[in-house]
Amino acid sequence: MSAVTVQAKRPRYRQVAEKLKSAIEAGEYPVGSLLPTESELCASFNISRYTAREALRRLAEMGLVSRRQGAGTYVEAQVETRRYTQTLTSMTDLLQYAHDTEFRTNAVGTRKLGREEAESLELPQGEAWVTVAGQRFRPGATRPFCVTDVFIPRRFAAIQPRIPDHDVPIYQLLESRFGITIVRITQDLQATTLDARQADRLGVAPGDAALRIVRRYYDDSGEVVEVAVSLHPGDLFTYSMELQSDAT
Amino acid sequence: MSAVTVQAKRPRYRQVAEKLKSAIEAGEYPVGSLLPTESELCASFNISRYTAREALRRLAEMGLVSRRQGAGTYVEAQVETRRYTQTLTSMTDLLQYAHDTEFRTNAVGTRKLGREEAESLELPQGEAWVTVAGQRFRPGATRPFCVTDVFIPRRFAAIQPRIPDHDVPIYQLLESRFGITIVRITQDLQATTLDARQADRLGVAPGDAALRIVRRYYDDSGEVVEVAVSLHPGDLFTYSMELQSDAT
DNA sequence: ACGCCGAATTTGTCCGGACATATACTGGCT
DNA sequence: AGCCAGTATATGTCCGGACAAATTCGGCGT
Repeated sequence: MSAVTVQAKRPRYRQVAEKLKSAIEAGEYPVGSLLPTESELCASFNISRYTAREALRRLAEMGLVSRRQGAGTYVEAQVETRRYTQTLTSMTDLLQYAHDTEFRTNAVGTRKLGREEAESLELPQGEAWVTVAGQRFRPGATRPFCVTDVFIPRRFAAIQPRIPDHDVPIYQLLESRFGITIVRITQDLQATTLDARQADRLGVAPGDAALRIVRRYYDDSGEVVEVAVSLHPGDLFTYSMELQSDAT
Repeated sequence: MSAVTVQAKRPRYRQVAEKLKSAIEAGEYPVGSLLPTESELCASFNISRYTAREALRRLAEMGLVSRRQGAGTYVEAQVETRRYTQTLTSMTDLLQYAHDTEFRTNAVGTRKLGREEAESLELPQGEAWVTVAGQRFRPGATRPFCVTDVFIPRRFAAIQPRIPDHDVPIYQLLESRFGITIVRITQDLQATTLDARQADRLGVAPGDAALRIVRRYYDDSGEVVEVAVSLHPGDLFTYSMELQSDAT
């Protein structure tokens, strides 16, 4: 006789978690509603509070529920979204620059943005910004593989002296200098055709294709801390990323 | 008098976790070595096993240690790497296509790859691949914002009839039809100049800039399951991504 | 109608104990 | 020397209880 079900023996808290997950997926607990309390789960499943909590912890890790002390367990999603996460081990992973590239600062200053410039960056045009223009070289190369324009809010103007020949990304300078933490970064990648001025800075012919990357860095209050615009010649640069699905 | 340190009162298990974290960072427990056992921690910190386990759980979540039943707690890393993760809620986040775009299949077939083609995709050139060529349109648009070439290993040839007018990504077709799971995806983005044939398929002028995206999908055994090459006209397409730092 | 206060509720933290299961080690046998 | 079984050890699972802290909500007073 032994087991009625052939299922491999799983821990009790996993079984409970799976039952709850099924119930959520079946719509028994709609998104936004409250799951049974821990003591209710203890009673209905005949388990200890430890087991109930461990089951709920699993659901929370899956992103299906969130828990709030004093309030209860809220259903956050009906189905577990498979999440592919890009893990950036080193900061340079984001920028895709090797450590041994050389940055040459061409200009540092403060100025108000022109209308066209402000619009293309989706920034307020009235304000003054600290601006940095530079080129980045691979070791031994004669033409740059990247030209960059960086815009920093004026309240960080004190950073300017440390900009030339910085060897860490500027946003890290801001983090250490002003004690802020970048919690969110957005990147927009687009192919564009180079005009004469841009081509000259890159040392290529006008009309060539280039990859334009606009990066925006936000701190924990949601404020923009830095905007960086990079132009890469099409034949010299590839942006590679790797996404890993979260094993569950 | 009250508190000697002004620190906000943190749970005991957090304090223990921080002490252990500092010790790891200080090199007291090198990478690869074993952390004290739970009962040792209970004794030295004068805490219960629950508190010790909760502290170790935190360290494991940070990626600093891994735990193996019967063996112990291994140190995995000396410093916590700040991880910026890109979370893809919907699958279309990856492809950046709205749901209401229309895909037109131009050709489906099986053929061996030419040398040049194989090299640019870094695929073995001898083998035969199922190939799909198509265009993608935004609703109401007359010229496509994307042309795509897809390469699928021949063992999945049975998928071919379901390719035309598919409304989910091809890799999802493969997942459901063959019971595989995509666990890893790589993307390479590069700016390129369109030749005559490509420009014709996109309905733009030759020499225009375009964003070329090569996506590779891998299953859990590490095998390539699909390779997709997309070309987007520079003025019609922006690849946007958002990275969030893991709150700790 | 509005705000404040306290009670009830719910999750968070912490303890002690117990047994299960995976792993490592030791010693004896071949 | 090499294999195998037994034993010690470590983490995993599970229980019961207790108090703390956050939230909710009703009732009270103004």
